[in-house]
Amino acid sequence: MTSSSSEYARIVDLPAHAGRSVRVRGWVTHVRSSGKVAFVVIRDGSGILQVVLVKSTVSPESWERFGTLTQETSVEIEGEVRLDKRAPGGVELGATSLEVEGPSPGDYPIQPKEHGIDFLLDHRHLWLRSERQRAILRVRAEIEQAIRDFFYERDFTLVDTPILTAAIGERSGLFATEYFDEGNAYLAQTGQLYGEAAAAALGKIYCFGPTFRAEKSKTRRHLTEFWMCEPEVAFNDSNDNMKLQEEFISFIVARVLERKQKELAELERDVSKLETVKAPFPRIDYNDAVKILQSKGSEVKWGDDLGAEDESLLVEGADRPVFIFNYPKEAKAFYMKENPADPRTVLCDDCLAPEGYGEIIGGSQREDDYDRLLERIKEEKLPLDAYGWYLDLRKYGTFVHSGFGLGLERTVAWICGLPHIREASPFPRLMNRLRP
RNA sequence: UCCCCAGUAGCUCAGUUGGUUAGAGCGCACGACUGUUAAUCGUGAUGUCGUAGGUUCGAGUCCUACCUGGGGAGCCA
Repeated sequence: MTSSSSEYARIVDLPAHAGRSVRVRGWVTHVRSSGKVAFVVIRDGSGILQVVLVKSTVSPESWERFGTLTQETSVEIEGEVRLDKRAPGGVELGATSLEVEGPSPGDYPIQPKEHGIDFLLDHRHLWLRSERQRAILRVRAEIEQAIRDFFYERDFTLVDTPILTAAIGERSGLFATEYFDEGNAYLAQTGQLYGEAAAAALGKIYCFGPTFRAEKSKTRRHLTEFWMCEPEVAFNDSNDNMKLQEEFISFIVARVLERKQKELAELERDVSKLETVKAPFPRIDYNDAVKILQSKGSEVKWGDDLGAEDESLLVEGADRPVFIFNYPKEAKAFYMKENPADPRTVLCDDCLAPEGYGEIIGGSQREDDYDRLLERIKEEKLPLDAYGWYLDLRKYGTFVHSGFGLGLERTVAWICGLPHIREASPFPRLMNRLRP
């Protein structure tokens, strides 16, 4: 430790300290030397700083320590803050002393060059330190904050739903674990059913937390663990639901554009593709979607669910997300409300992001008729005893209600323009990847 | 579960119709250089060619199986 009286400063704050002596702590990202002048680039989480060491103006010990610096050595450097056009960012530190906090052996795996994805995921704990990954994490955090602010401003109550559940929810794969004398517990695939219970208590609620799908999916859109935000609103019908969704997404995008320009630039995101994301979004009835697809040469028939390729065709050329609504009953979950105008379909919507990112929201009005819901549970051969409490919500003062689930990582991937969802999560869980 | 592709140095990759001693760049080590921007220049070290069989005088190269990974389908957010 140096015994100087200089104050510690974060790199981001350095312009305000111009002309003064400060101490900065961080990790070495880069070292360059030209004999008697050396450059050390360090990162402290707030920014990146070029430090200049001149042999004649630092102690021999400091100069010698410079020679030991390798990528990711953690250091404490004291020096004078200077505004200099030659420095990246316009500010640099003229070092007067350099101390090594924690050495790094010089075999740091992640170099300033291209790596394969497998290698990077194996080193995810270190990959996070690179500039691009830091930008993604900051945008993700901003999106999460925007989600909370959006609902807080609209007087929704945050309700945390359980992660350990009995078999309930959707049909796709479940992660099971033993649970005392109760048989198997399953990791939650959705908080929605609990959200419906809470909506009858609080009117407007949302849950936001991790959710789990044991599907053996190997695509750029799937994780086995992901975060989902699920609002549920009493007395909202399907149209109200879509209106809430388009306002929600527009709010999130506007917030990121307002506060995370630097990160979007680092990610080389074409922000003109985000600036057009404003409510209202186009709405395409499923019947029309099938006709459009057939006219574009798709083999799709009425009654089929829409595949990834179909979704891309429908969103082709759109400058904002697109709703496809009222799908055939067979293609959707048991809890969705039958469409009174066409009982072959249910009142629901998928919100498809542009630029090929696909479904970021699935939403629906919920079946509020006790008998019809019971019938649907039986049709799907779901364990009736697990759904008794869910039917109670229709037994005691049933109510029109609707809600949706927004996939956080898919939203992050779209807004950041990422080629694969795994970069949208700090430690992504895939079917063949549980570590780091 | 199905379809396609790939495994060669720490990393990214090249390696001809099968041919004798296995290649480059980056990184790393040592050296030179007083303003570098992924600095530059010189010198040097580094390999179970995914695994196991097979064909052949000879296999990184051809064949079979397996393993691992990537992309896609399905499922969905």
